Amino acid sequence: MNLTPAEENYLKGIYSLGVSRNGDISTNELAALLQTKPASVTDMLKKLAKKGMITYVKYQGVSVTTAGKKKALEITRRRKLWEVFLVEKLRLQWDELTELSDALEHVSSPLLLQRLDEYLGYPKFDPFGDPIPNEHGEMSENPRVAILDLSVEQSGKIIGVNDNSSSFLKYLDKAGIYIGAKILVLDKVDFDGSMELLIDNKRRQFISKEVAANILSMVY
Amino acid sequence: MNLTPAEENYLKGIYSLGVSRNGDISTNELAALLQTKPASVTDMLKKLAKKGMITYVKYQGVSVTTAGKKKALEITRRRKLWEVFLVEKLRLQWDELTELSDALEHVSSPLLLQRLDEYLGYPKFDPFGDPIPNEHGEMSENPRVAILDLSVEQSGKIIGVNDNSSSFLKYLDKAGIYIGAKILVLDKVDFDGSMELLIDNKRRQFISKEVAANILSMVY
DNA sequence: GTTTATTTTTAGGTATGACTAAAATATATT
DNA sequence: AATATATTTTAGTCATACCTAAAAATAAAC
Ligand SMILES: [Mn+2]
Ligand SMILES: [Mn+2]
Ligand SMILES: [Mn+2]
Ligand SMILES: [Mn+2]
Repeated sequence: MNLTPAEENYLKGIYSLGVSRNGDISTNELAALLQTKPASVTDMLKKLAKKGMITYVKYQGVSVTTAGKKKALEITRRRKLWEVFLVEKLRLQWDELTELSDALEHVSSPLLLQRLDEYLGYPKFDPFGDPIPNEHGEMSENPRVAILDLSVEQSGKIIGVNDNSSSFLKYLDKAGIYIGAKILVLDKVDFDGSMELLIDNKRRQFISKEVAANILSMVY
Repeated sequence: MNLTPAEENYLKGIYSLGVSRNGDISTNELAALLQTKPASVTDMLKKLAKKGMITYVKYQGVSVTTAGKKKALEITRRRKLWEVFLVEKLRLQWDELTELSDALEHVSSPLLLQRLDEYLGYPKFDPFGDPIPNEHGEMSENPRVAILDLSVEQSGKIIGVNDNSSSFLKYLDKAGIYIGAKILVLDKVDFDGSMELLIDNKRRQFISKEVAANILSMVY
């Protein structure tokens, strides 16, 4: 069954709310996530149910079917592969991705996806460190770890932050730390938990324990 | 003024029909090109006229305004840059492009376009040998030439054909001649106009005068 | 210059995907 | 258990982008 871009957006939302939860998804939750009104959500739930993508009983919430989960993973795969392309090849930044991948995730051609995957070297994680489903919907474990937990001599790639405040992001910018940067732990100070990093094989940077706890990385 | 994807498709159609013609474009022509009905075209012409993209007088045909031309060239630029990406980077073939570029041409972000252009090495021609407008809408001259007109020792890239019959395309396939192939003219026979080519620096291939007249190339 | 044929427009309708306001249902509170 | 509150659905509307059928305008034939 083929879905419109709007239907894909809703299905993706239902799936993503569902993964970290036992029970069903509520209409209001979905409306908040998708920035629409509850009445619009109800309309769409009927369509998705008719297409066999979700299980929906009036007033009782919603969850994805097996077919819906498969489709949601496919959309997610498309999105994340484009995100890898945008970051790795076009050098776009974290905050420049959302709008573009919201559009590109709906460009669906099996051949294109297969070639893009090959071209990118079959990446297993998106630029945020989240796993990319393969053609069968299978994903690797997420090795995301705060750099505070890295040992001396370990290296990794910056994939995200726990703190999105502009003061923190501004500090990171000043310190030369950005999404995608390669880091190597040169030293850890027992006394205060501070660390010395080597960024992109050239810049040395000291960071406090507080900062290190708020930067996430993928270990190589 | 911002356009919807449908409006962009119509504008592109009006512009492309207009370039190789003095007079105005007719409703029926556009309907045929866009595979819609004349009544739908009329609806859209009103919208595009209101948005200042075209000059439209009832029953009198339509032409693009200065603003419309600028927008049409921008859409064309987006499309052709994506086409270069699909062919050069993802190795898609001629006939696999249309559907994808029809969708990708509407993904419009100045930053994305700028980065894509840079990433592709600021290409001046699309995979078919047609010029790509730059950010200002300016284009290079099209150096498309039948390989029959190449001299011995000249080399170029195959960019199209004059004959789309399946018998011809089948022959080309058998002869190892495809869109994007690099060719070098090894010999030309005065007697019958036949040629010997070197394809991709490895394969030697004889072709008749008739075949050579129907293959288009870009000279390096 | 009428008549005929073709082109183009209008009128009115459908499907999608939004919305507001009101009704229905479910959940909390006392 | 009754009432109040919050959630969800329905009813009805709107814009976009299509469509068919009929009317209007233009172009071609006689
Ligand atoms: Mn989307
Ligand atoms: Mn298009
Ligand atoms: Mn109408
Ligand atoms: Mn309704």
